Amino acid sequence: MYTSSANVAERQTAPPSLAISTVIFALRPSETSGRPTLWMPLVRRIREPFKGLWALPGGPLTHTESLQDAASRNLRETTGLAPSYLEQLYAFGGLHRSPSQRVVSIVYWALVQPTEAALADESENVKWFRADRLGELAFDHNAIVDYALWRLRNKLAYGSVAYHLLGEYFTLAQVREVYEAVLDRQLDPANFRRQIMSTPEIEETGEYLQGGKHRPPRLYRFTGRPGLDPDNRSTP
Amino acid sequence: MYTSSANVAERQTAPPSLAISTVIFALRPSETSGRPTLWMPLVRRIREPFKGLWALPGGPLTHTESLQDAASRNLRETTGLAPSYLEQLYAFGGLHRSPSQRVVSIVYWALVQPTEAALADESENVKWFRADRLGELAFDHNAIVDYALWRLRNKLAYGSVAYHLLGEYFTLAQVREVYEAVLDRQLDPANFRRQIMSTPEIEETGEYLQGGKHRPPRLYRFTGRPGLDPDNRSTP
DNA sequence: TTAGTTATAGTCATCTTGACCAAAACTAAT
DNA sequence: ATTAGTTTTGGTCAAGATGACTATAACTAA
Repeated sequence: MYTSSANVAERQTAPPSLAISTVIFALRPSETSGRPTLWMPLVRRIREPFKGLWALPGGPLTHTESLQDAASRNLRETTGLAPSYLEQLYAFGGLHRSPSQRVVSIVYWALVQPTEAALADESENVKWFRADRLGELAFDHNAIVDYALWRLRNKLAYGSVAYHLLGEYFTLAQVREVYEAVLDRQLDPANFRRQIMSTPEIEETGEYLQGGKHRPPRLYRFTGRPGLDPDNRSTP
Repeated sequence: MYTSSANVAERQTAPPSLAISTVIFALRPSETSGRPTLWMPLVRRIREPFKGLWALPGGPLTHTESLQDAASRNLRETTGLAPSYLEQLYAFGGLHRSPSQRVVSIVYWALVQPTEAALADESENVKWFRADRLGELAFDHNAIVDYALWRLRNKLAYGSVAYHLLGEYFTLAQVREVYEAVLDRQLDPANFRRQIMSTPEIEETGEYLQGGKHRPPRLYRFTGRPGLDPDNRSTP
Protein backbone atom coordinates (compact mmCIF):
# COMPACT_ATOMS: atom_id res chain seq x y z
CA MET A 1 0.00 0.00 0.00
CA TYR A 2 1.21 3.45 -0.84
CA THR A 3 1.25 5.25 2.49
CA SER A 4 3.31 2.58 4.18
CA SER A 5 6.21 3.24 1.85
CA ALA A 6 6.03 7.01 2.11
CA ASN A 7 8.40 8.86 4.38
CA VAL A 8 7.31 11.33 7.02
CA ALA A 9 7.49 14.41 4.83
CA GLU A 10 5.41 12.76 2.16
CA ARG A 11 2.85 11.69 4.70
CA GLN A 12 2.23 15.25 5.76
CA THR A 13 1.58 16.47 2.25
CA ALA A 14 -0.15 13.38 0.93
CA PRO A 15 -3.94 13.40 0.89
CA PRO A 16 -5.72 11.61 3.73
CA SER A 17 -5.77 7.88 3.12
CA LEU A 18 -9.03 6.27 2.14
CA ALA A 19 -10.44 3.09 3.63
CA ILE A 20 -13.62 1.07 3.27
CA SER A 21 -15.28 -0.55 6.27
CA THR A 22 -18.49 -2.49 6.67
CA VAL A 23 -20.97 -3.03 9.46
CA ILE A 24 -22.41 -6.49 8.91
CA PHE A 25 -25.67 -7.55 10.52
CA ALA A 26 -27.10 -11.03 10.72
CA LEU A 27 -29.61 -12.79 12.91
CA ARG A 28 -28.55 -15.53 15.29
CA PRO A 29 -30.48 -17.16 18.08
CA SER A 30 -29.68 -15.71 21.47
CA GLU A 31 -27.91 -18.21 23.72
CA THR A 32 -30.25 -17.43 26.57
CA SER A 33 -33.71 -16.94 25.09
CA GLY A 34 -33.22 -18.66 21.75
CA ARG A 35 -35.01 -15.82 20.01
CA PRO A 36 -33.22 -14.26 17.05
CA THR A 37 -30.99 -11.32 17.90
CA LEU A 38 -28.64 -9.07 15.94
CA TRP A 39 -25.03 -10.17 15.63
CA MET A 40 -22.08 -8.82 13.72
CA PRO A 41 -18.60 -10.07 12.87
CA LEU A 42 -15.58 -8.10 14.03
CA VAL A 43 -11.89 -8.53 13.34
CA ARG A 44 -9.13 -8.28 15.91
CA ARG A 45 -6.50 -5.60 15.37
CA ILE A 46 -3.16 -7.34 14.97
CA ARG A 47 -1.08 -4.18 14.91
CA GLU A 48 -1.05 -0.68 16.31
CA PRO A 49 -3.00 1.47 16.71
CA PHE A 50 -5.55 -0.25 18.95
CA LYS A 51 -3.70 -3.55 18.72
CA GLY A 52 -5.75 -6.33 20.31
CA LEU A 53 -9.07 -4.48 20.19
CA TRP A 54 -11.93 -5.54 17.96
CA ALA A 55 -12.78 -3.47 14.91
CA LEU A 56 -15.07 -3.38 11.90
CA PRO A 57 -13.88 -5.34 8.89
CA GLY A 58 -12.18 -2.97 6.49
CA GLY A 59 -9.35 -2.32 4.15
CA PRO A 60 -8.04 -0.11 1.41
CA LEU A 61 -9.77 0.76 -1.82
CA THR A 62 -8.11 -0.62 -4.93
CA HIS A 63 -8.04 1.09 -8.32
CA THR A 64 -10.21 -1.32 -10.18
CA GLU A 65 -13.24 -1.48 -7.95
CA SER A 66 -16.08 0.81 -7.06
CA LEU A 67 -16.77 1.69 -3.44
CA GLN A 68 -19.54 -0.85 -3.23
CA ASP A 69 -17.40 -3.54 -4.82
CA ALA A 70 -14.67 -2.83 -2.31
CA ALA A 71 -17.14 -3.25 0.54
CA SER A 72 -18.41 -6.44 -1.01
CA ARG A 73 -14.92 -7.85 -1.44
CA ASN A 74 -14.00 -6.91 2.07
CA LEU A 75 -17.04 -8.72 3.35
CA ARG A 76 -16.11 -11.83 1.43
CA GLU A 77 -12.46 -11.79 2.42
CA THR A 78 -12.94 -11.32 6.13
CA THR A 79 -16.03 -13.41 6.72
CA GLY A 80 -16.56 -15.44 3.56
CA LEU A 81 -20.04 -13.94 3.29
CA ALA A 82 -22.09 -12.61 0.39
CA PRO A 83 -24.51 -9.91 1.53
CA SER A 84 -28.18 -9.89 0.57
CA TYR A 85 -28.27 -6.16 1.15
CA LEU A 86 -25.50 -3.59 0.96
CA GLU A 87 -25.81 0.16 1.32
CA GLN A 88 -23.51 3.04 1.96
CA LEU A 89 -23.77 4.29 5.52
CA TYR A 90 -21.60 7.37 5.84
CA ALA A 91 -18.15 8.78 5.20
CA PHE A 92 -16.29 9.35 8.46
CA GLY A 93 -13.46 11.82 8.22
CA GLY A 94 -12.83 13.35 11.63
CA LEU A 95 -9.29 14.58 12.18
CA HIS A 96 -8.41 12.33 15.08
CA ARG A 97 -10.07 9.06 14.20
CA SER A 98 -6.71 7.36 13.96
CA PRO A 99 -3.83 8.54 16.14
CA SER A 100 -1.10 7.80 13.61
CA GLN A 101 -2.39 9.20 10.33
CA ARG A 102 -5.40 10.90 8.82
CA VAL A 103 -7.89 8.32 7.56
CA VAL A 104 -11.21 8.86 5.83
CA SER A 105 -13.41 5.76 6.06
CA ILE A 106 -16.34 5.21 3.76
CA VAL A 107 -18.52 2.82 5.69
CA TYR A 108 -21.11 0.46 4.29
CA TRP A 109 -23.66 -1.62 6.13
CA ALA A 110 -24.77 -5.06 5.07
CA LEU A 111 -27.45 -7.59 5.87
CA VAL A 112 -26.73 -11.29 5.61
CA GLN A 113 -29.23 -14.12 5.46
CA PRO A 114 -29.12 -16.71 8.24
CA THR A 115 -28.17 -19.57 5.93
CA GLU A 116 -25.15 -17.58 4.84
CA ALA A 117 -24.35 -16.42 8.34
CA ALA A 118 -24.33 -20.00 9.59
CA LEU A 119 -21.36 -20.90 7.43
CA ALA A 120 -19.41 -17.75 8.15
CA ASP A 121 -15.74 -18.14 8.84
CA GLU A 122 -14.81 -17.71 12.45
CA SER A 123 -11.26 -17.78 13.67
CA GLU A 124 -8.88 -16.45 16.25
CA ASN A 125 -9.12 -13.00 14.72
CA VAL A 126 -12.67 -12.99 13.37
CA LYS A 127 -15.49 -13.38 15.84
CA TRP A 128 -19.21 -12.67 16.02
CA PHE A 129 -20.69 -10.44 18.72
CA ARG A 130 -24.16 -9.48 19.79
CA ALA A 131 -24.77 -5.99 18.45
CA ASP A 132 -25.92 -4.76 21.85
CA ARG A 133 -22.90 -6.13 23.73
CA LEU A 134 -19.81 -5.07 21.88
CA GLY A 135 -17.55 -3.58 24.49
CA GLU A 136 -14.94 -1.03 23.46
CA LEU A 137 -13.98 -1.11 19.80
CA ALA A 138 -11.00 0.36 17.99
CA PHE A 139 -11.05 3.88 16.50
CA ASP A 140 -14.50 5.49 16.43
CA HIS A 141 -16.12 2.20 15.58
CA ASN A 142 -18.53 2.24 18.51
CA ALA A 143 -20.04 5.45 17.18
CA ILE A 144 -20.18 4.00 13.68
CA VAL A 145 -22.03 0.91 14.89
CA ASP A 146 -24.46 3.09 16.83
CA TYR A 147 -25.22 5.03 13.69
CA ALA A 148 -25.59 1.84 11.65
CA LEU A 149 -28.05 0.51 14.21
CA TRP A 150 -30.01 3.74 14.04
CA ARG A 151 -30.12 3.48 10.27
CA LEU A 152 -31.18 -0.16 10.38
CA ARG A 153 -34.03 0.62 12.77
CA ASN A 154 -35.09 3.48 10.53
CA LYS A 155 -35.03 1.48 7.33
CA LEU A 156 -36.91 -1.28 9.06
CA ALA A 157 -39.67 1.02 10.23
CA TYR A 158 -40.08 2.70 6.83
CA GLY A 159 -38.34 0.72 4.11
CA SER A 160 -38.65 -2.96 3.43
CA VAL A 161 -35.30 -4.20 4.57
CA ALA A 162 -36.26 -6.87 7.10
CA TYR A 163 -36.58 -9.60 4.47
CA HIS A 164 -32.89 -9.43 3.67
CA LEU A 165 -32.21 -10.84 7.11
CA LEU A 166 -34.38 -13.85 6.30
CA GLY A 167 -34.28 -16.65 3.75
CA GLU A 168 -36.29 -16.74 0.55
CA TYR A 169 -39.35 -18.18 2.28
CA PHE A 170 -40.47 -17.07 5.69
CA THR A 171 -43.43 -16.95 8.00
CA LEU A 172 -44.94 -13.72 9.22
CA ALA A 173 -43.90 -14.67 12.73
CA GLN A 174 -40.30 -14.74 11.57
CA VAL A 175 -40.66 -11.27 10.08
CA ARG A 176 -42.17 -10.11 13.33
CA GLU A 177 -39.27 -11.57 15.27
CA VAL A 178 -36.89 -9.55 13.11
CA TYR A 179 -38.78 -6.38 13.92
CA GLU A 180 -38.90 -7.25 17.59
CA ALA A 181 -35.18 -7.98 17.70
CA VAL A 182 -34.16 -4.80 15.91
CA LEU A 183 -36.68 -2.42 17.45
CA ASP A 184 -36.40 -4.16 20.81
CA ARG A 185 -40.09 -4.24 21.67
CA GLN A 186 -42.99 -6.63 21.40
CA LEU A 187 -45.45 -6.25 18.56
CA ASP A 188 -49.01 -7.43 18.41
CA PRO A 189 -49.11 -10.39 16.00
CA ALA A 190 -52.50 -9.58 14.52
CA ASN A 191 -51.79 -5.90 13.91
CA PHE A 192 -48.34 -6.68 12.57
CA ARG A 193 -49.82 -9.14 10.10
CA ARG A 194 -52.33 -6.58 8.89
CA GLN A 195 -49.63 -4.00 8.32
CA ILE A 196 -47.24 -6.32 6.52
CA MET A 197 -49.95 -7.76 4.32
CA SER A 198 -50.96 -4.27 3.20
CA THR A 199 -47.65 -3.88 1.34
CA PRO A 200 -47.79 -5.29 -2.17
CA GLU A 201 -44.25 -6.70 -2.03
CA ILE A 202 -45.27 -9.66 0.08
CA GLU A 203 -46.46 -12.69 -1.82
CA GLU A 204 -48.42 -15.55 -0.32
CA THR A 205 -47.16 -19.00 -1.29
CA GLY A 206 -49.20 -22.16 -1.15
CA GLU A 207 -46.69 -23.71 1.22
CA TYR A 208 -46.87 -24.06 4.96
CA LEU A 209 -44.04 -24.52 7.40
CA GLN A 210 -44.43 -28.04 8.77
CA GLY A 211 -42.88 -29.59 11.82
CA GLY A 212 -43.71 -26.91 14.34
CA LYS A 213 -45.46 -27.58 17.58
CA HIS A 214 -48.61 -25.69 16.69
CA ARG A 215 -50.76 -24.57 13.81
CA PRO A 216 -48.55 -24.55 10.72
CA PRO A 217 -47.97 -21.02 9.46
CA ARG A 218 -48.15 -20.10 5.81
CA LEU A 219 -44.90 -19.28 4.01
CA TYR A 220 -44.44 -15.99 2.20
CA ARG A 221 -42.00 -14.53 -0.29
CA PHE A 222 -40.61 -11.04 -0.75
CA THR A 223 -40.79 -9.68 -4.30
CA GLY A 224 -39.44 -6.13 -3.81
CA ARG A 225 -36.25 -4.51 -4.95
CA PRO A 226 -33.53 -3.26 -2.58
CA GLY A 227 -33.51 0.51 -2.60
CA LEU A 228 -32.91 3.89 -4.12
CA ASP A 229 -29.28 4.69 -3.48
CA PRO A 230 -27.32 6.41 -6.19
CA ASP A 231 -25.41 3.15 -6.56
CA ASN A 232 -28.51 0.98 -6.79
CA ARG A 233 -30.61 2.96 -9.21
CA SER A 234 -31.26 0.34 -11.82
CA THR A 235 -35.04 0.41 -11.54
CA PRO A 236 -36.68 3.82 -11.22
CA MET B 1 -1.33 19.06 -4.29
CA TYR B 2 0.29 15.68 -4.20
CA THR B 3 -1.07 13.92 -7.27
CA SER B 4 -0.09 16.70 -9.63
CA SER B 5 3.57 16.20 -8.80
CA ALA B 6 3.48 12.42 -9.00
CA ASN B 7 4.69 10.66 -12.10
CA VAL B 8 2.62 8.18 -14.04
CA ALA B 9 3.83 5.11 -12.20
CA GLU B 10 3.06 6.68 -8.86
CA ARG B 11 -0.36 7.69 -10.08
CA GLN B 12 -1.27 4.10 -10.78
CA THR B 13 -0.28 2.90 -7.35
CA ALA B 14 -1.41 5.94 -5.40
CA PRO B 15 -4.82 5.75 -3.73
CA PRO B 16 -7.75 7.42 -5.50
CA SER B 17 -7.74 11.14 -4.88
CA LEU B 18 -10.32 12.54 -2.53
CA ALA B 19 -12.45 15.61 -3.21
CA ILE B 20 -15.26 17.44 -1.43
CA SER B 21 -18.17 18.92 -3.35
CA THR B 22 -21.34 20.64 -2.27
CA VAL B 23 -24.84 20.99 -3.66
CA ILE B 24 -26.09 24.37 -2.46
CA PHE B 25 -29.78 25.20 -2.44
CA ALA B 26 -31.38 28.58 -1.93
CA LEU B 27 -34.72 30.13 -2.76
CA ARG B 28 -35.01 32.90 -5.30
CA PRO B 29 -38.09 34.38 -6.89
CA SER B 30 -38.78 32.94 -10.31
CA GLU B 31 -38.37 35.52 -13.08
CA THR B 32 -41.68 34.51 -14.59
CA SER B 33 -44.08 33.80 -11.74
CA GLY B 34 -42.28 35.63 -8.94
CA ARG B 35 -42.89 32.68 -6.63
CA PRO B 36 -39.88 31.30 -4.79
CA THR B 37 -38.07 28.51 -6.61
CA LEU B 38 -34.96 26.45 -5.95
CA TRP B 39 -31.66 27.77 -7.26
CA MET B 40 -28.10 26.64 -6.88
CA PRO B 41 -24.69 28.12 -7.65
CA LEU B 42 -22.37 26.33 -10.06
CA VAL B 43 -18.80 27.01 -11.09
CA ARG B 44 -17.45 26.88 -14.61
CA ARG B 45 -14.69 24.39 -15.35
CA ILE B 46 -11.63 26.35 -16.44
CA ARG B 47 -9.55 23.32 -17.37
CA GLU B 48 -9.91 19.80 -18.69
CA PRO B 49 -11.71 17.54 -18.20
CA PHE B 50 -15.10 19.06 -19.04
CA LYS B 51 -13.54 22.48 -19.61
CA GLY B 52 -16.26 25.09 -20.07
CA LEU B 53 -19.05 23.03 -18.52
CA TRP B 54 -20.69 23.95 -15.24
CA ALA B 55 -19.96 21.87 -12.16
CA LEU B 56 -20.66 21.68 -8.46
CA PRO B 57 -18.38 23.75 -6.25
CA GLY B 58 -15.66 21.53 -4.88
CA GLY B 59 -12.05 21.09 -4.05
CA PRO B 60 -9.51 19.00 -2.24
CA LEU B 61 -9.56 18.07 1.42
CA THR B 62 -6.79 19.61 3.49
CA HIS B 63 -5.13 17.95 6.44
CA THR B 64 -6.37 20.26 9.13
CA GLU B 65 -10.08 20.19 8.48
CA SER B 66 -12.88 17.69 8.92
CA LEU B 67 -15.05 16.73 5.97
CA GLN B 68 -17.78 19.10 7.05
CA ASP B 69 -15.32 21.94 7.56
CA ALA B 70 -13.94 21.35 4.08
CA ALA B 71 -17.44 21.57 2.63
CA SER B 72 -18.10 24.71 4.63
CA ARG B 73 -14.87 26.34 3.50
CA ASN B 74 -15.56 25.42 -0.08
CA LEU B 75 -18.96 27.03 0.14
CA ARG B 76 -17.46 30.21 1.51
CA GLU B 77 -14.64 30.36 -1.00
CA THR B 78 -16.69 29.83 -4.13
CA THR B 79 -19.85 31.71 -3.26
CA GLY B 80 -19.07 33.75 -0.15
CA LEU B 81 -21.95 32.04 1.61
CA ALA B 82 -22.40 30.62 5.10
CA PRO B 83 -24.90 27.76 5.11
CA SER B 84 -27.75 27.52 7.61
CA TYR B 85 -27.85 23.77 7.08
CA LEU B 86 -25.12 21.39 5.98
CA GLU B 87 -25.33 17.63 5.75
CA GLN B 88 -23.38 14.89 4.10
CA LEU B 89 -25.11 13.56 1.00
CA TYR B 90 -23.14 10.61 -0.29
CA ALA B 91 -19.68 9.44 -1.27
CA PHE B 92 -19.44 8.94 -5.02
CA GLY B 93 -16.64 6.65 -6.09
CA GLY B 94 -17.49 5.13 -9.45
CA LEU B 95 -14.50 4.10 -11.55
CA HIS B 96 -15.13 6.39 -14.50
CA ARG B 97 -16.43 9.55 -12.92
CA SER B 98 -13.43 11.44 -14.17
CA PRO B 99 -11.75 10.42 -17.42
CA SER B 100 -8.23 11.37 -16.35
CA GLN B 101 -7.84 9.94 -12.86
CA ARG B 102 -9.77 8.08 -10.21
CA VAL B 103 -11.58 10.50 -7.92
CA VAL B 104 -13.75 9.78 -4.91
CA SER B 105 -16.01 12.72 -4.09
CA ILE B 106 -17.65 13.13 -0.73
CA VAL B 107 -20.59 15.36 -1.45
CA TYR B 108 -22.43 17.58 1.00
CA TRP B 109 -25.65 19.47 0.51
CA ALA B 110 -26.39 22.85 2.00
CA LEU B 111 -29.30 25.19 2.51
CA VAL B 112 -28.79 28.94 2.47
CA GLN B 113 -31.15 31.60 3.77
CA PRO B 114 -32.45 34.16 1.28
CA THR B 115 -30.78 37.11 2.97
CA GLU B 116 -27.44 35.33 2.57
CA ALA B 117 -28.22 34.17 -0.92
CA ALA B 118 -28.98 37.72 -2.00
CA LEU B 119 -25.41 38.85 -1.38
CA ALA B 120 -23.80 35.80 -2.95
CA ASP B 121 -20.84 36.43 -5.18
CA GLU B 122 -21.60 35.99 -8.82
CA SER B 123 -18.97 36.28 -11.52
CA GLU B 124 -17.89 35.06 -14.91
CA ASN B 125 -17.22 31.62 -13.49
CA VAL B 126 -19.79 31.42 -10.69
CA LYS B 127 -23.43 31.59 -11.65
CA TRP B 128 -26.80 30.64 -10.16
CA PHE B 129 -29.16 28.30 -11.96
CA ARG B 130 -32.69 27.11 -11.40
CA ALA B 131 -32.42 23.59 -9.98
CA ASP B 132 -34.89 22.26 -12.53
CA ARG B 133 -33.10 23.79 -15.54
CA LEU B 134 -29.45 22.94 -15.26
CA GLY B 135 -28.49 21.54 -18.62
CA GLU B 136 -25.54 19.20 -18.90
CA LEU B 137 -23.06 19.38 -16.06
CA ALA B 138 -19.49 18.11 -15.77
CA PHE B 139 -18.65 14.63 -14.47
CA ASP B 140 -21.60 12.80 -12.90
CA HIS B 141 -22.88 16.00 -11.37
CA ASN B 142 -26.34 15.75 -12.92
CA ALA B 143 -26.90 12.48 -11.10
CA ILE B 144 -25.55 13.98 -7.89
CA VAL B 145 -27.93 16.92 -8.10
CA ASP B 146 -30.82 14.55 -8.80
CA TYR B 147 -30.00 12.62 -5.69
CA ALA B 148 -29.62 15.80 -3.64
CA LEU B 149 -33.05 16.95 -4.82
CA TRP B 150 -34.51 13.60 -3.84
CA ARG B 151 -32.96 13.91 -0.41
CA LEU B 152 -34.17 17.46 0.02
CA ARG B 153 -37.73 16.47 -0.85
CA ASN B 154 -37.51 13.57 1.57
CA LYS B 155 -36.15 15.62 4.42
CA LEU B 156 -38.77 18.24 3.78
CA ALA B 157 -41.60 15.73 3.91
CA TYR B 158 -40.34 14.06 7.10
CA GLY B 159 -37.73 16.18 8.84
CA SER B 160 -37.91 19.88 9.61
CA VAL B 161 -35.52 21.32 7.12
CA ALA B 162 -37.67 23.88 5.35
CA TYR B 163 -36.96 26.62 7.88
CA HIS B 164 -33.30 26.70 6.93
CA LEU B 165 -34.33 28.12 3.58
CA LEU B 166 -36.12 30.98 5.33
CA GLY B 167 -35.09 33.82 7.62
CA GLU B 168 -35.47 33.83 11.39
CA TYR B 169 -39.08 35.03 11.24
CA PHE B 170 -41.52 33.79 8.68
CA THR B 171 -45.19 33.41 7.94
CA LEU B 172 -46.82 30.05 7.46
CA ALA B 173 -47.56 31.03 3.88
CA GLN B 174 -43.83 31.39 3.30
CA VAL B 175 -43.24 27.92 4.72
CA ARG B 176 -45.94 26.61 2.47
CA GLU B 177 -44.33 28.26 -0.54
CA VAL B 178 -41.10 26.43 0.29
CA TYR B 179 -42.93 23.13 0.34
CA GLU B 180 -44.74 23.94 -2.87
CA ALA B 181 -41.52 24.93 -4.61
CA VAL B 182 -39.61 21.84 -3.52
CA LEU B 183 -42.37 19.28 -3.83
CA ASP B 184 -43.73 20.98 -6.93
CA ARG B 185 -47.40 20.79 -6.03
CA GLN B 186 -50.04 22.97 -4.46
CA LEU B 187 -50.92 22.44 -0.81
CA ASP B 188 -54.12 23.37 0.96
CA PRO B 189 -53.33 26.36 3.22
CA ALA B 190 -55.62 25.29 6.04
CA ASN B 191 -54.44 21.69 6.17
CA PHE B 192 -50.83 22.75 5.86
CA ARG B 193 -51.23 25.11 8.79
CA ARG B 194 -52.72 22.39 10.93
CA GLN B 195 -49.88 20.03 10.16
CA ILE B 196 -47.11 22.54 10.75
CA MET B 197 -48.64 23.79 13.97
CA SER B 198 -48.79 20.27 15.33
CA THR B 199 -44.98 20.14 15.52
CA PRO B 200 -43.65 21.61 18.76
CA GLU B 201 -40.67 23.27 17.08
CA ILE B 202 -42.74 26.14 15.70
CA GLU B 203 -43.15 29.12 18.00
CA GLU B 204 -45.76 31.80 17.60
CA THR B 205 -44.46 35.33 17.95
CA GLY B 206 -46.57 38.36 18.82
CA GLU B 207 -45.53 40.03 15.59
CA TYR B 208 -47.40 40.31 12.34
CA LEU B 209 -46.03 40.93 8.89
CA GLN B 210 -47.30 44.38 7.88
CA GLY B 211 -47.44 45.99 4.50
CA GLY B 212 -49.08 43.20 2.57
CA LYS B 213 -52.20 43.65 0.50
CA HIS B 214 -54.40 41.48 2.67
CA ARG B 215 -54.93 40.26 6.19
CA PRO B 216 -51.55 40.52 7.93
CA PRO B 217 -50.19 37.08 8.75
CA ARG B 218 -48.63 36.23 12.08
CA LEU B 219 -44.87 35.68 12.21
CA TYR B 220 -43.40 32.46 13.55
CA ARG B 221 -39.99 31.24 14.65
CA PHE B 222 -38.32 27.84 14.38
CA THR B 223 -36.80 26.52 17.60
CA GLY B 224 -35.57 23.07 16.52
CA ARG B 225 -32.10 21.74 16.05
CA PRO B 226 -30.67 20.61 12.69
CA GLY B 227 -30.41 16.86 12.67
CA LEU B 228 -29.02 13.55 13.71
CA ASP B 229 -26.00 12.96 11.53
CA PRO B 230 -22.94 11.42 13.06
CA ASP B 231 -21.28 14.80 12.60
CA ASN B 232 -24.08 16.78 14.20
CA ARG B 233 -24.79 14.72 17.26
CA SER B 234 -24.45 17.37 19.91
CA THR B 235 -27.97 16.94 21.29
CA PRO B 236 -29.31 13.39 21.60
C1' DT C 1 -60.16 -36.20 24.26
C1' DT C 2 -58.41 -32.26 26.20
C1' DA C 3 -55.25 -28.57 27.30
C1' DG C 4 -51.93 -25.49 25.39
C1' DT C 5 -50.15 -22.62 21.85
C1' DT C 6 -49.78 -20.27 17.63
C1' DA C 7 -52.05 -18.51 13.28
C1' DT C 8 -55.41 -15.81 11.46
C1' DA C 9 -59.69 -12.98 11.19
C1' DG C 10 -62.30 -9.38 12.79
C1' DT C 11 -64.16 -5.39 15.89
C1' DC C 12 -63.91 -0.93 17.94
C1' DA C 13 -62.24 3.56 19.48
C1' DT C 14 -58.77 6.87 18.39
C1' DC C 15 -55.77 9.50 15.44
C1' DT C 16 -54.36 11.39 11.01
C1' DT C 17 -55.32 13.14 6.41
C1' DG C 18 -57.46 15.40 2.56
C1' DA C 19 -61.45 17.98 0.87
C1' DC C 20 -64.07 21.50 1.86
C1' DC C 21 -66.65 25.53 4.25
C1' DA C 22 -66.70 29.95 6.59
C1' DA C 23 -65.54 33.83 9.31
C1' DA C 24 -61.88 37.40 10.23
C1' DA C 25 -58.97 41.04 8.66
C1' DC C 26 -56.94 43.59 5.63
C1' DT C 27 -56.49 46.52 0.78
C1' DA C 28 -58.17 48.57 -3.34
C1' DA C 29 -61.71 50.18 -6.05
C1' DT C 30 -66.08 52.34 -6.47
C1' DA D 1 -68.45 54.86 3.27
C1' DT D 2 -69.31 50.83 1.11
C1' DT D 3 -68.22 46.94 -1.46
C1' DA D 4 -65.48 43.49 -3.79
C1' DG D 5 -61.42 40.74 -3.60
C1' DT D 6 -57.83 38.21 -1.27
C1' DT D 7 -55.41 36.01 2.36
C1' DT D 8 -55.38 34.23 7.06
C1' DT D 9 -57.23 31.43 10.30
C1' DG D 10 -60.48 28.25 12.47
C1' DG D 11 -63.53 24.63 11.81
C1' DT D 12 -66.31 20.23 10.04
C1' DC D 13 -66.64 15.74 7.90
C1' DA D 14 -65.59 11.33 5.76
C1' DA D 15 -61.97 8.02 4.66
C1' DG D 16 -58.03 5.66 6.04
C1' DA D 17 -54.50 4.06 9.33
C1' DT D 18 -53.34 2.45 14.03
C1' DG D 19 -53.42 0.20 18.57
C1' DA D 20 -55.97 -2.62 21.93
C1' DC D 21 -58.50 -6.38 22.09
C1' DT D 22 -61.65 -10.64 21.15
C1' DA D 23 -62.49 -14.85 18.86
C1' DT D 24 -61.96 -18.81 16.02
C1' DA D 25 -59.00 -22.20 13.41
C1' DA D 26 -55.46 -25.59 13.42
C1' DC D 27 -52.09 -27.95 15.06
C1' DT D 28 -49.15 -30.80 19.05
C1' DA D 29 -48.52 -33.04 23.33
C1' DA D 30 -50.29 -35.18 27.13
